[in-house]
This record gives sequence, C-alpha cells and structure tokens, in this order.
Amino acid sequence: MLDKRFIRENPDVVKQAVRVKGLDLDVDELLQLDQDNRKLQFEVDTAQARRKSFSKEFAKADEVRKAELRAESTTFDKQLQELREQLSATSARLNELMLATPTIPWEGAPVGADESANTVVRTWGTPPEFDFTPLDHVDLAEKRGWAEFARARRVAGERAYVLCGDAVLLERALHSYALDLLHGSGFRLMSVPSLVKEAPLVGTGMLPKGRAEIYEIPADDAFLAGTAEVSLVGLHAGEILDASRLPIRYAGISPCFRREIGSASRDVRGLLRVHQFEKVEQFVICADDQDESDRWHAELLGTAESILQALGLAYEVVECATGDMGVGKYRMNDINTWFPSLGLFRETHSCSSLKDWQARRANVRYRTAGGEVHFAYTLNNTAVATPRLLAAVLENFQTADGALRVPEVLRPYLGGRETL
RNA sequence: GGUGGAGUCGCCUAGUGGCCGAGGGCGCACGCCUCGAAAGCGUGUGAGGGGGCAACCCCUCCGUGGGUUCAAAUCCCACCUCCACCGCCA
Repeated sequence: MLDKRFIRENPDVVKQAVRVKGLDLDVDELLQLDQDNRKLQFEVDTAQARRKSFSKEFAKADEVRKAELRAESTTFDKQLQELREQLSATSARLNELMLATPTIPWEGAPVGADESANTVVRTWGTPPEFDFTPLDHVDLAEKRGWAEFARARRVAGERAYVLCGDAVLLERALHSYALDLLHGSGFRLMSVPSLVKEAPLVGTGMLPKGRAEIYEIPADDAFLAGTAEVSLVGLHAGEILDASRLPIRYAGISPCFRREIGSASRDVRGLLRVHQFEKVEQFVICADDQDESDRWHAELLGTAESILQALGLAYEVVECATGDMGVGKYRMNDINTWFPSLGLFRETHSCSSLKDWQARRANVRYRTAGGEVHFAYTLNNTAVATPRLLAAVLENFQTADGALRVPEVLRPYLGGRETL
C-alpha cells in the first residue's frame, strides 16, 4: 500500500510501477475515487457537525422546541444516511484499489515481465563433479530409507512426503544451525503460529490477491500461513513502536503451507515443491530510512549466503525483475542453489525489501526521536527452508558408496558424525 | 465444551444516558525554584481523516460490529481478546 498523497503527487511514477510490475490497476480511477471520497468526507463531516448541534440544543429546549428538533433530526438523518452510504461505497472501493497499489521498485531492478528477465548478480562455489552417476534426492533418500513418498501420498495426497531416520536429524540440524547463527547475531528467536486469521494475511500482502495460494479453514475463519513473516508482521500490527526498540530483528521458525495452485503438476517429484514445509525466516522492522533498509537487505542476503557457504553449497544470487518481484516489493534477490540432478540452480532463498508497503497495510508504526509517527520499513529473507535445502544437501554431498558426507558445520548437531 | 468476570487517552484508574468536548494519578516534555539535583509548583502531553495561505477549525475513535435514543464510554445484541473455575486433553 502506498501513501495517498504520494499517489496524488506522483501519478506517473505509480503508473510506471504498475506497468513494469505487470499489474492490473487503474491509477486514474483510484485518483478519481480519492477525490470523490475527500469531497464526501467533507460533506459528511459538515453534516455530522450540524447533527450534533441538534442534540446539544435538545437538552436545554422547551417541549415545543424539543418536538421540532425531533422532527428536524429525523429528516436530517435521512440525508446524512444517504451521504454516509455514498461515502462508505467509495471508500470501500478506494480501499480495494489502495490494497492493490505497488511499491515503486528499485531503479536498479531489471525491467521485465517475469523471471526470464532476472539477472545473475554473482555466483559462489563450484558445482560438485562426481566420478560416479549421482542419484537425485528422491532415489537417494528412498535407497537409504530416508524418505517415504508413495505411502506419504496415501496419507496426505500429492506433494506429501515423510522424512525418516537420519534425514530427520539432518533436517533438524539445518534448522538448528540457522537458529544458532541468527541467535548469535542478535536476532530474537520466534516460534510462531502458522494457523492465522485473515487480518495478518492482509497486513503482509498475502491477501486479497493471493487467496488461491492459501489454505483456508472456513469453519474457524482461519488460514494456514505460507511463511512466518505473516505472524511476525502481525505481532506488531497496529502498534506505535518506540524508536529505541528499532530495529526489530526476528528469526521466525514455523511450518509453512502453500497450495502451489499456480504450479500444478510442476515439480511433482520429490521434495522440491511441497505443500507443507519448515522454514527459518529472517525478518527485520527498521526505520523508514532507505540507507538503513538497504544495509539490512545486504545483511539478510549476506547471512543467507554465509549459510550456504558454510554448508559448502554452490549458489547464484539473482536480481529479480520488476515483473517477478511481486506487488509490494522494492527489491528482491533470490538465491538459487545448485541441484546436481537438475544440472541447474534452483531457488532456495528469497530476500525482499518492502519499504513501508507492508507496514502501511498492517499499521506498524514507530515514533521518531523527534516525536513524529512514521510507518516502519520491513524486510525478510529465508535462512533455511526444508525439505528443499535438505534435498540440495543430499544431492550435493552423496558419495560413491551411497553415503552422505555431512557438512562440517552440521556435525555438532549430529553427534559429530562425518557421514550418514 | 460449560459457568462467571473483565476490556477507557503509554501505564493505573474515575466514569450507569446530556455538565465526557473523557476527570485523576503515574510516566514523559518544557518552565519556575536550585550551585546542581531531588522534592515542590506551573504548563503541556494520543491516533486517523478532512477544511483553510495561515493563526486555526471540523469529523471519527472508550476491544470490534450492529441496535435502541433527539442524544451512548454508559442501555441491548453478536463477535473478539484476556482472567478465574469446571469438564476434556497432547
């Protein structure tokens, strides 16, 4: 969500953002509604001021005047009611359009309709070379008894999986490593709800547009969140934070649920695209200062890279194109990790800066040292998301004898074992 | 699942229909006092929207949404959240 004043003063900038992000939003309609809405607001305010004066006078009036006032009020209320209805109709529509307004993307972002316009910023590491025929993670996991797919799908349908034995320990090790790392660098560890209400989903921008992607539980007016970000933003919804509390840094861990409705029958094999997964997420709320936000973006991205480097996984960092980054984002960098079975890099992390787009929706504000109330800036990035990253570890570190070489940083979490 | 209680301006609290256009205390800010501070005294102290060149002015908000009334923090209904107890339970 953008600032209305900004839209009024910079309609062309907004239109440009709508265009490069490939969105369907009529900025002129929005501007017209905004103007209509303000006019109606003024009329309603004025009418209400007058209406209030009737009641004031009533208390002091004699019986004759009271009868007059009652009659006048009734007539006046009809007009007022009509105005109110008009106002609520225009403001509802205005709000609908406001929720669809995009963050103006970073000028450095490649302009393009979709991910094919993304550019590689840098790569790290070298994809492993095998002197044997490596298995993909599905074959390897099944061979070692580390996963069940056919049976899992009997239980939970397509894209379901069961991790078994050492794969469970390895998954847990990845999350433990990420949590310890973040805890050590000042992030507050937060284990948050996945079962959430509608408001935080609207606040984070997952709704209304992303409805098809989210599991709904209508009996309880609840939803299953696709990321811990939903709860982490929601925790501070409606608050005015003291500047001294910023930046807020959270490492959120939660089960994540996604319907994957837009990618039906894609990646149906294995652990790459599943409906339920486990993610440690980095999340920051900071002041509305672009330089500071940029620094956090770099740090969140750097932390994710350091995790992959520590694991010894080759990856590339991608600058996401305007059409790929999503409505609310100012800048987005994906990190794609090498998957030997695919012979390419696949997304394992996604780092986003949203400026105050999310904070405006969720009404997360802070009071500056000077006493002014501002919307905060928010950023987020994956730290570790499994089982996708687990699959990368399985594929990259398999050995000729069908074993798995455990990355050194994970060994402390696996009783010091060097291979599984 | 059941029963009872509660949600007021950062915090505590007053407020059972018009004098609430929300009072008091704490905290905070500024000033006076002081060598300096504390104490004391005084003043100020929310958010959102709108109008005006401006000084200013108006509207909305007492958990949320409805309702009753000329008039609602106050009365009625529903919901949300919290607390206590009972039942069930990982």
